[in-house]
Amino acid sequence: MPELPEVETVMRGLKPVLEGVKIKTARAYAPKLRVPIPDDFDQRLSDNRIERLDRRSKYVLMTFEDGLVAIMHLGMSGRMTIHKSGNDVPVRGKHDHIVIETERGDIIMYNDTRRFGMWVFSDTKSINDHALIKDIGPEPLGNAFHDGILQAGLENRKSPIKAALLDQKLVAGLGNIYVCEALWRTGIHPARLSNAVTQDEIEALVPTIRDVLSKAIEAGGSTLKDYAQVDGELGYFQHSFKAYGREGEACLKEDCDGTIERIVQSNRSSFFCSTCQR
DNA sequence: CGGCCAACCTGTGCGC
DNA sequence: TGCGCACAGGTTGGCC
Repeated sequence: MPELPEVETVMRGLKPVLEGVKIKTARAYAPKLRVPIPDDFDQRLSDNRIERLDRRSKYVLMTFEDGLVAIMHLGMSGRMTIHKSGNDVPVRGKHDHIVIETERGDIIMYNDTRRFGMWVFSDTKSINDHALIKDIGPEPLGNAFHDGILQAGLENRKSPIKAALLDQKLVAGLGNIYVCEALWRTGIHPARLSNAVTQDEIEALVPTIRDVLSKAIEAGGSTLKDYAQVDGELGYFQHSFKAYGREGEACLKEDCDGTIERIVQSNRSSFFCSTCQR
C-alpha cells in the first residue's frame, strides 16, 4: 500500500481525529515490528496531547506537547483504522498491534500483517538529525526537488534509473509503483543506467513525478470523505495504473502497439513497455 | 563509497 | 486437499 501519496492520505485522515487532541490511553501489543517498539510506548503517549501531524517521505510524524515526536512508518502492509466514539467498540484483530484511545473516545488502531512498519521515538530538538530522517532526499512536491538536484543525483550513478529513483536519498517518497508509472510516462526504460539519462529526460521526469504523485494524492483525498464522522480504514483507495501490474496487457500510450512486460530489478518487479520505453 | 542481495514477516494465489 | 513456490506498494545490514 504505502508510498508517499498513501502516507499523505493516512496523515490527512488522522488529522481531524488526532491533531490538538489528547491521547487517553495507548497500548502496544507487539514487542517489535521491524524494530522494537519502545518499552515506554504506552506511558509516553498516554495522557499526552498531539500538537501536530506531519509527513516526511513515507513517515508520519506525531509531535506531542511535551516535545516527544513519534515516528511512524507503515512498511509494506501497515494501515490505520479509525473507530468513532459512540459506534460499536471495535474488536482487536490478530494484526492490530497498537491501539490508541483519545480523550474524545475515538479509537485508532495500527494494523500491520507483515510487521515491516515501525513506531519509534524522537523529540522536537533532534528529529531532523534522527538516523531515519537525516539522509532523506528532497520532498518531490516541494521546491527543493528540481532539475539540478536530480541531474546531480544521476550523473555519477551507474545503477539503473529504477534503482536510483527508489533510493530515498535521491528523492523522498517514491516506491515501486510510482517509479514504474513515472518511467512509463517519460518513455525511459527502467534498466537504463542513471548516468545515461539525458538532460531532456531529466527535465521531463521532474514534472512527471510531481504529477503522478499529485494525482494519486487527489485520488486518495477524494476517498477520505469525512473520517471525523465515520468509521473507516485510511489510505486505501482505488487507483488505476498505466504500467504497474499490467504485465501482458496492451501499452496504453497513444499510438504505441506494445505490450507491458515485467522484469525483476533489485528483487522488485518493474513493469514497462519495451516499445516506447528505451 | 557504490551497488547488489538477502533478510525481516505473513498471507495469498497458482501449478502440480 | 495439500505442498511448494513466487510474489506482495519498504528498508537496511552485510558483502564484494
